[in-house]
Amino acid sequence: MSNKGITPREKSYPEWYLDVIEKAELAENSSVRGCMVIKPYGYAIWENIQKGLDRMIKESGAKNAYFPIFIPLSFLSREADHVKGFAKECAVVTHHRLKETADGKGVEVDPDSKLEEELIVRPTSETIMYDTFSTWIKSWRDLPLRINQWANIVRWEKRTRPFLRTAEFLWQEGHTVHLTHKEAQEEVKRALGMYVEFARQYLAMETYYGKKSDSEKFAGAVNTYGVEAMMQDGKALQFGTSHDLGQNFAKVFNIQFADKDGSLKSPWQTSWGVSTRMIGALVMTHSDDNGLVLPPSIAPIKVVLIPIFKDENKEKVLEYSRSVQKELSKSISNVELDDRDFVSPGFKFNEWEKKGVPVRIEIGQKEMEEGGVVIVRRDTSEKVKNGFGDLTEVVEKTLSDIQENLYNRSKELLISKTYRVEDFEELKNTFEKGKGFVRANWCGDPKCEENIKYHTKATTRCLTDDGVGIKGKCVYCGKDSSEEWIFAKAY
RNA sequence: CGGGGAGUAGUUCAGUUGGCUAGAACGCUGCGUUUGGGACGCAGAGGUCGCAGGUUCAAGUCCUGUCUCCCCGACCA
Repeated sequence: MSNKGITPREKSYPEWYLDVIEKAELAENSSVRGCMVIKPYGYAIWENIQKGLDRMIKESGAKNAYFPIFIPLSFLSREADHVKGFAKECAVVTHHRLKETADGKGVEVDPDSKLEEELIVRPTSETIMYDTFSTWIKSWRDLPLRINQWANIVRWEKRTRPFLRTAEFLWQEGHTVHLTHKEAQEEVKRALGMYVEFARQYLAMETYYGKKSDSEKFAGAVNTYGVEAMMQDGKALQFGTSHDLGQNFAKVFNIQFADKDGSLKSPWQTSWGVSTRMIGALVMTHSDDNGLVLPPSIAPIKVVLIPIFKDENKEKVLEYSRSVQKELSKSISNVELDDRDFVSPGFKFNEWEKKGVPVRIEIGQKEMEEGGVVIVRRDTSEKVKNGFGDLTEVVEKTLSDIQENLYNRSKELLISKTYRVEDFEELKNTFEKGKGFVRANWCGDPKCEENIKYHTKATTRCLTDDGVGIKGKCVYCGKDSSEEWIFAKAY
């Protein structure tokens, strides 16, 4: 799989890439810096992701809510590490009014409308939510509290990249409050596991997941856990995080509850989220040179019917195609019939391939006469002839085969490009030769981590559960270590 | 904020040492022929050459200023 032009580093994107999502370019030479327009087809993918994930989130007992997009500046500065982490990438609202310019040709900010306290556009919602939580939580009976929010957030990154790091993005952020640290820690793991399962079942992706190093952890958290996927070029893409916030935020936002014994205590908190970055992960994981390849469980269109006709048999072929569509639609959602008569079948094949539709069904004179159809799989390009009788069954089976095959491919890639290394020379060689993930012991000293990053551009991704307790020598300094970490170059 | 590059049609770009009415491909519109892997022919629409000054008989082309975008780094999901 050569996978040309799929990485966002490429100067020009393949045309199909932009069918899904495109850079926001507005009139008059201006652009909304680093922002994206998500086109209808891309948004339909996001909606499917939302649907699946939202169900899992609600199963955990969380309820959806919505908090303001604006956060008073003073809120952000309460948690020292948190403000340090986000201070450099905040959009700030300082005024609330415009006025006509002197020449009457436009508008400018009215200096008289300066806000008494600046508002920042949320880069994440911990502070604005937790301030409110402090009024909601009075007693041990109010816990645990589980709130989820689907929202847009803004991070003024120095450098943005389509899909993977946009200035504004959509996400889901879960925030929970618990009686004990143990319960919060369990919640952190549960959320992490939810993302891993979601990736497997819906995105058809296998991942590594586990604790992040101190240098990679969320600003304000005690511990951060992450889900790391491997792209086809061997680089890592973190697409979900789950944070153990300890009592850090509870203390500065005065969240306190009266425990059973009557004493006032600070609760323990978690937060976790995934973003539209997942769409990027999907694109980069499954696509090939012919375009997008979508797992059936999140594909906006699961099956597309392509009637092949000439003027003289157009109505007959269309009629037959409609009957097939009707039959399939009884048990399969989103079966599309492309009955356009102004583009050629070849054009249609190509177009739907670019969009990543999992199953294509071709129906022409031959199929009508033989009473069957031709089924073509997007993932393998395999063509199968099929009679009409058991069509639904065959298509359903094909869809689930595709889902499974894509997952297996992803898993094989992850395993085959993960290398165990013993020393620094080997680590350097591995990253120089081919990209991929490396498992290596690390002593936990941030200096070793930094040196490794400096020399190889690879960073620690996470400490998986099965990496704990593996004895060895630190890959950089050689000291004894009992933790095997995943290292990779990351997006 | 550093280092590169680029602004000409909807898009990607060409435009020589300044010189006639500013071009191509794709896309778009119309008509006809086509239609089993991105069809073809003919006709047509589409431009303040990023913006502002300057040099010149003459500027897309030269000079000055300015704005914007893209790529590479530092920062980050």
